[in-house]
Amino acid sequence: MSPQQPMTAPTLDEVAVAAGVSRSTASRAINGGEKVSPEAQAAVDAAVARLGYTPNRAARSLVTRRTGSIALVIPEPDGRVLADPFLAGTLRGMSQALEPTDLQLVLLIDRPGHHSDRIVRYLRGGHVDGAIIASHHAGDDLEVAVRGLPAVFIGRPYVATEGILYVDVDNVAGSRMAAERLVAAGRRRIATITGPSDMGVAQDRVEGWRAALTAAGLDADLSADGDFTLTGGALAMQDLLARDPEIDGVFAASDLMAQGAMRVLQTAGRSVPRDVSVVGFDDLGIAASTAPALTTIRNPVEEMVRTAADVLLDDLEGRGRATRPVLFSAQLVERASV
Amino acid sequence: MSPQQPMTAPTLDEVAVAAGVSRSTASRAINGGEKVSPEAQAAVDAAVARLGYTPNRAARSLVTRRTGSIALVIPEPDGRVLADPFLAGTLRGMSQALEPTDLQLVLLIDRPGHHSDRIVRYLRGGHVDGAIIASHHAGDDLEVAVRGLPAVFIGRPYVATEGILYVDVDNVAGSRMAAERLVAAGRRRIATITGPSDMGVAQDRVEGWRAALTAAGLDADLSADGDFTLTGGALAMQDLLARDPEIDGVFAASDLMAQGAMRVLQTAGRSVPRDVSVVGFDDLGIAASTAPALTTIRNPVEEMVRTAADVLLDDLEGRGRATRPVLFSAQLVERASV
DNA sequence: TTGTACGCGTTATCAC
DNA sequence: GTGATAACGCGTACAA
Repeated sequence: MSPQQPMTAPTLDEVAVAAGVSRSTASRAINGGEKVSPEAQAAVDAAVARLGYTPNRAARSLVTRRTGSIALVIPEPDGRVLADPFLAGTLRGMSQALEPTDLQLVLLIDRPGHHSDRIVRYLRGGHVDGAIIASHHAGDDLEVAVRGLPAVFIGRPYVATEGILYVDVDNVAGSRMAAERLVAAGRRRIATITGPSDMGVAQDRVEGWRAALTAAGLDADLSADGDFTLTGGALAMQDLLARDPEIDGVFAASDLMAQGAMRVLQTAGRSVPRDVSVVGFDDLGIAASTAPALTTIRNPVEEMVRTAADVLLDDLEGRGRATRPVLFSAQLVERASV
Repeated sequence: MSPQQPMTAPTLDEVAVAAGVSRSTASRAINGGEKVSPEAQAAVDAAVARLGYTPNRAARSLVTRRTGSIALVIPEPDGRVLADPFLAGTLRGMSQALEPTDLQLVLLIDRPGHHSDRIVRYLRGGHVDGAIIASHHAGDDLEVAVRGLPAVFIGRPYVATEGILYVDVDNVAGSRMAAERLVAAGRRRIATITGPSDMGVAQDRVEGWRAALTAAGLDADLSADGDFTLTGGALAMQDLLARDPEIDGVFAASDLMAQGAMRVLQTAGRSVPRDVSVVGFDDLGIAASTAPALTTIRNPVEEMVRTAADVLLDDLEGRGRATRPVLFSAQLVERASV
């Protein structure tokens, strides 16, 4: 007879019996092994391996008063643009960061029109030990929702509430580099296509663009909202072109929008980069695959997410709580669109 | 004094006291309300609302012997192509399907080189009530892992084990339509770029292509593996072109690969669709945005995922278990690449 | 219809 | 270093 897999999962008691120790000792041996003799430890380890024991999360949670799971709040990707590199990178980073832990990842996807009520309730309902907020807009109540809950934002929150933790790329410096690159290329009429104005990240990227232009003595009046989507970028480019056909440089606050803008430019008979130079933001894959390939600012999403997770874990484990935001430096990636 | 939020979440006992009933009555009123008087029900409802009571999942799981969460197993997206529309669509569909439930979504992302050991262990460890497997390859042990666990595959499993449930698009019919469209366009030398040969979906798409060509009296010898990635598609196209420069039609088993193939064709001086017609598979966003826009076969990912979730939920709720695969019909989307 | 009592599997407290 | 024992919050027979 081959060893049958029992229908019911092995319990701590069974492990204890198999190891010839008490349940308490078995428990201690399994959790860190403090105050347990080498022999007992070995016996328990063997029993665990032989029985294929896995702690019952529910029972453990009940007594530790921790859920053993942390939330990842992400925005609903735009309905038309299913392929969202930022989302994919975020998931991947979180998954990696949590792998050594036995923490579960609870995905909270924000559906449009729901005012994120559901998410706020969930967060406040004590269902998770902590949260990572991957993107948030003004007025979505997320800062409030995480009050009293260990949380880290990815991307600067819209309002700079005291004590809110976040990791971000240095958007101001990055977009300044982008605009400076356009200036250095001899461009004089430089527009920007922005993200949603109710997002801190989008604000910062406008600011950097404006600073560079002002410093170069250029007008910083050509700005249009592109919503971080492909079609949004295209629409914004059309608008800009109508406002000033003499545009010779464009900084788009995301590569997706830059891609949409380039298409509109090319359709309008402008060659990139001969007539118009374009710089994007993100470098999450599509920048390398556009025609021409896009000069852009690298956004280290996965590193940011892993860092956010580490900060959160430190807080959870009581290893001390970070007190200030973490900023990753931006980096210009030269390609063919300037 | 405004009502202070107590540090500790309200318990069922407190609800019962507040409602003036016993804890069992409160419990019944909350879970479905069988055998409970209207007055008691109203009192409990009021108390729940006033106290902001949320059942403790851990305690509930402990006694119901259900974890209250289901797993979504997805493959690691290719390192270079972070933007995977299939992944995004899958997540979105699952999230929607689970929203009315109080089930949690546990994301199991397959990291390359791990032989999915971790995932198999997790699945067998009794941590979830059921599982949806979004993609799987031959030899990843996932069919074994879900033995005895309610599970639904998205996309036909590599080996057709008896009793394994799955939902899929009719890949054979779809790819046959794709190839027939190329034949109808007058193409005579028609190649295919396939997905990984260890995936059932990829096999089926080759089969449909072959069937259409054979029926038309054409050779079905030009096939190259593209791995479902952009660069994979490009490499495969180079290979095909080297094997036969006279190629005038290409069916790629995914839009991403079709995009890569089109680039290679254009670089090689072939105009699409004047010299070579191209048909893709998926229509998940990128097909509409390539140049020229891609004629393709629609892959109803979100519908499939929602269906898979519904099938799984039916099983979990004991509402009867589906006994056979669900096939969605394929649909040709005409654009400009043929 | 309502209430009482028990057990789910684990960790934590305390004597030993 | 070890082992009883008491919670943790909930669902549910079973008795009333």
